[in-house]
Amino acid sequence: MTIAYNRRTHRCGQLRLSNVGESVILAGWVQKYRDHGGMVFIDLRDYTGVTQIRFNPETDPKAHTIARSLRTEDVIAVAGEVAPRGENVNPKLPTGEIEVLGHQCDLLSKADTTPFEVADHIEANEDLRLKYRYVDLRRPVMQKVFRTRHRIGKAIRDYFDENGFVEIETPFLTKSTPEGARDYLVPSRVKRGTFYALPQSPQIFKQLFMIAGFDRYAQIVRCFRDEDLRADRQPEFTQLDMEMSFVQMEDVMTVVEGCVQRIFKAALDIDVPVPFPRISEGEAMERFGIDRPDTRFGLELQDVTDIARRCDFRVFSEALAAGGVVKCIVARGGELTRKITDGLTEEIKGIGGAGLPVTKVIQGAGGPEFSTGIAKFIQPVFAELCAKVGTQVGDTIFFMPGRFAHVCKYLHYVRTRLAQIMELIPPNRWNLLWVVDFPLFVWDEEANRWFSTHHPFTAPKDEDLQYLESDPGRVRSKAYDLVLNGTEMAGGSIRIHRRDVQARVFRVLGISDEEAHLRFEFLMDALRFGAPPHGGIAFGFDRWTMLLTGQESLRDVVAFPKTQRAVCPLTGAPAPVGQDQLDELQLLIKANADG
RNA sequence: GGGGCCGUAGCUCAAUUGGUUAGAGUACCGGACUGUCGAUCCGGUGGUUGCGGGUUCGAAUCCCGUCGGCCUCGCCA
Repeated sequence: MTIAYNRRTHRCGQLRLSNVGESVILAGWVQKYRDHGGMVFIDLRDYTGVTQIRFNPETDPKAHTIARSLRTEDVIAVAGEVAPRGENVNPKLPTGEIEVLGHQCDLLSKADTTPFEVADHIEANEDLRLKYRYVDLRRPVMQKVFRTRHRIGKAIRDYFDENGFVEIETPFLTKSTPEGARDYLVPSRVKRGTFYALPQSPQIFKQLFMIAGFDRYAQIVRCFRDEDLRADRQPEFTQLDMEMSFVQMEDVMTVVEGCVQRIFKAALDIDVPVPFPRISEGEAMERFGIDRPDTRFGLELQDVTDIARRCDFRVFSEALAAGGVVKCIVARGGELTRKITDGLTEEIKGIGGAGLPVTKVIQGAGGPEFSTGIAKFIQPVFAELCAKVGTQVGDTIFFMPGRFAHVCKYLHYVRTRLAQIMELIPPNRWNLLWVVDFPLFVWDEEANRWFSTHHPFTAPKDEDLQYLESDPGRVRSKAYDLVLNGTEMAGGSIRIHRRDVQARVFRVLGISDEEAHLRFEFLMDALRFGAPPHGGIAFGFDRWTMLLTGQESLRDVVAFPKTQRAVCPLTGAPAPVGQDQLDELQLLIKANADG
């Protein structure tokens, strides 16, 4: 008679001393076997943990014979009795005080040698892990990640449900929109020469839900962007997308703060305080050089343009003459070696910078003075500079002259690297903050035109509406980004709900009335028929999961992710299709890349 | 598209810098062993050194090309 594996009495991580004497049925994977010739021990694993099974040749010879043949990752069912381990308790296992005396053992599925070990701390190549992802996902750490991911999703759905939000699905086969990322396209079979685009986000649809009177909408939804991949970027990713009617910025932010509290509770059982601090985009750039600052450590940027103006240092004066600024970062303490500062300089050059002027404050013969690097150029302004940036003996100062945007870029890099090198980032800190007052538009030198900082449907601040045509760069938006430890976790805005304002914004963006009509006719139409004021936000769901589970790559929180070349090593996608399929779609593949 | 790192046994790595038969751990196979839990002990199988070409008496090692992986810049409203 075979074991009724469909009638498991417990999971493998459940049994305790209190179960001693019970007859149990367990099933799972063979984690480890220890064959002593007589006694055989099997560690049986499922998603809950591991239980040791003991097979005794004297009392259960048949089961023992089967057990001897078992190897790693075989799938078995075991019927037996829970027994205390007595002297042989294993304190490393939650089930370590007991074992199951295996009276019967069924081999349900024999396993070949797996490409890598099913264990938390493996060092298998990632492409190998992805090719055999079903083996990789057996590892306890991966099980934990995806179960946490599930709990975060459930917490989000529960929260929004309790707050009157409705989840409605939006189409995946939709229309390409101008601006934004490159679209994934799907050819239409029925309508020759036309294409659907997979959505980069359900942005317009959720606005239409508001216009449709749903009042509050939230969806956990897949989005698609055909851009190059990174450790934190996948071509398909999941967003929590939400939208609310008759609200101002504060209303959306308050709802989001409540949601974030629930997420932290679900994932880490941590209570985060609300409301989150706010900072303007301008202040964030000035102090941190980035619009998503990591506030877990200091090393803030300081402006020394005025002092630099009085230095006889060509690098400074050239930058200033070109309308630039000079800012600096002070690294406290004397542990920064020449090797470190030279290394940083090289890294800055590696990301396009000209260099990284540096100096140190040391105790000289006649008191504190600058030493090494650009010391001789700035020694004349020693007193002013030290007073302004508050340096002490032992500090290292990194300077960056140039255009404001470049100074920000490079000093943000220096700041982040210094925090790593100097180990200034405290563990287990979750610094959440809102960044607000973004400019509505950014000027693109190359394209010689304005682009939306967020997207073209973001509402301008009421008081800045008057500058829309005359001085677009001055217009601030009703947008808000949520930042966690220097990573953008969510971004949203109050939307334009008036057709005339939307038309004016399109015009600033250089989207002609004709093109706006072509691309967004349905939105412009919808705005005609009674659009309530509305706004919302979108969360990077994968990114939240990644940070809250402590993973370093988005690939570790996506079940079947793509590699850097957007390939799935498991399925082999993307792959060529048959000529019949191409014919049906009336598509021709060019002979070569240049053709 | 640019820059960097990498590719050797199923897996993780080594190979004295161009030199004899490419090694180790682990996994796997066989044997021994009744309390292990990283079991232990003995023995064994296992290699197109990613692929292609070149230099050389001789290439895992040097050169060229190519494929693949990771990080990164550009890109990502």
